[in-house]
Amino acid sequence: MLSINLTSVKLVNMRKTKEEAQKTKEKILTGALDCFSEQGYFNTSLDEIAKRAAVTRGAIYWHFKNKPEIFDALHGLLHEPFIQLILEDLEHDTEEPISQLKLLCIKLLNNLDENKTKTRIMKLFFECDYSGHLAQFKKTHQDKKLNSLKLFEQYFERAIQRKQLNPKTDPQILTLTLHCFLKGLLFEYLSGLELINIKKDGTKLINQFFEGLNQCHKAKP
Amino acid sequence: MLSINLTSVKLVNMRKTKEEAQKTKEKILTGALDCFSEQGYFNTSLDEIAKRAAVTRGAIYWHFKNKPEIFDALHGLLHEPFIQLILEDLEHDTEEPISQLKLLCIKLLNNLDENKTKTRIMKLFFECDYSGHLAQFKKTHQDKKLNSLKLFEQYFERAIQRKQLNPKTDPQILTLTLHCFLKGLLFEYLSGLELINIKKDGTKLINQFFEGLNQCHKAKP
DNA sequence: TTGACAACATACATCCATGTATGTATAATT
DNA sequence: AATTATACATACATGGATGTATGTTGTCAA
Repeated sequence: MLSINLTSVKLVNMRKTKEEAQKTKEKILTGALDCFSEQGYFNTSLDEIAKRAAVTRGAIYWHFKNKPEIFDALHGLLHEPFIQLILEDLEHDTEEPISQLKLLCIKLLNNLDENKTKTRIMKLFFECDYSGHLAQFKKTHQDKKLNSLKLFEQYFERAIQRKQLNPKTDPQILTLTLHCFLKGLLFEYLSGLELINIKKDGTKLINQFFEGLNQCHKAKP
Repeated sequence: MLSINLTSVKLVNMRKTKEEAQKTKEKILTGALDCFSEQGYFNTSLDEIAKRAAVTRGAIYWHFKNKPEIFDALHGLLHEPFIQLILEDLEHDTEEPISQLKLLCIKLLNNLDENKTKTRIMKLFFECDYSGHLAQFKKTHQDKKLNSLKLFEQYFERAIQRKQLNPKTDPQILTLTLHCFLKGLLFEYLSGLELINIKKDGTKLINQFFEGLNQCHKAKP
């Protein structure tokens, strides 16, 4: 005669406290980031995320509407502290805004390099294509990016006020040039190729950019 | 009694000549590019590509092994003429290699801006994440990129030979700096934001980069 | 203390994309 | 002229992902 020991049946389905719920939400986010980093956004199913976070898809659908919402949540995790760092730096009004900006750039790079989670999130947003279900976030995320651009512009405006810039130079073009350089630098750094080592070359590259190439001609005999 | 007029049955299934087959292959590629540009690589099915190219999935599976192979074929279409342009330019050994390089950059940008197909293919490869089934091409495509980087380096080496560069400057860092800037510039240009207008600002941005930011300090009273 | 609801787990239905197998008519080959 | 391989179209089988509906249990508020 078969007997089943009912006490051995796992009762997995018990409600968690608010704090525990918050923890599972975070577990889902880090699990999602793990998956996205390894296989890309479009190649990970909600089931894989669930397994990585040691929950079920039910938990995911409880905390998030769908996969795109997880994507957006990760974006917020990266962008807000980033903006904060620039805003704090802008509070100091030094005598040489451009040198200050140079130091900020180096600081931002090192800050990114030291935080693996930030690196992975940023990599995610550099590589993803905002198409299909992600299209809804394209504009929002780009607007946020534009805001950080506007922040950089303030350094150049201060430099103009202090007459440290040639009046001919266009601050908009300056900001764009810097933005393009930083973007490309990050893109290359995040690409997975070991082409750029921030610890080793980060400062050199920033310095080289701020010095420009024409400078070199001065070495002519 | 039912009668079927057999003469009215479309005989769609007729073999094409070699040239016609080549044309359908091209139709598939342009159809795929259309779809990828609009909805992204991962969000387009082979069926959508087939419809866009006015063929069936059968035709696609005849000409290509699968979707990743289409992706790779598009890459070849962009990269080869690009390399060719640089190689041709390198054949001219002018007296000011850095100015020559500057002009080449401007030329490359304008060349890209004038060819919508090239723009769309490049956009595709900037935005895609080489994960999942595309992982197999990551290394190959990156190696090709590294080769073009090596080509840029030659301009700086020539400048060194002509003693037009400060001996302190590291040509590797120079190449990397330029590469990062161009990459970021293209990235921003291709991002879909109208932040960068090549016709209007392309030359300005390149010039600004080659002049550098430190130059501006010379305007101090 | 007792509903009511939160926080999930489980089960189910549906759809869609992929790959392959098969059919077929014509161009190329002999 | 007969044969064969090409250049597809069509049909089928499969799996996997999504979303939703429903079940379960503990928590918290009244």
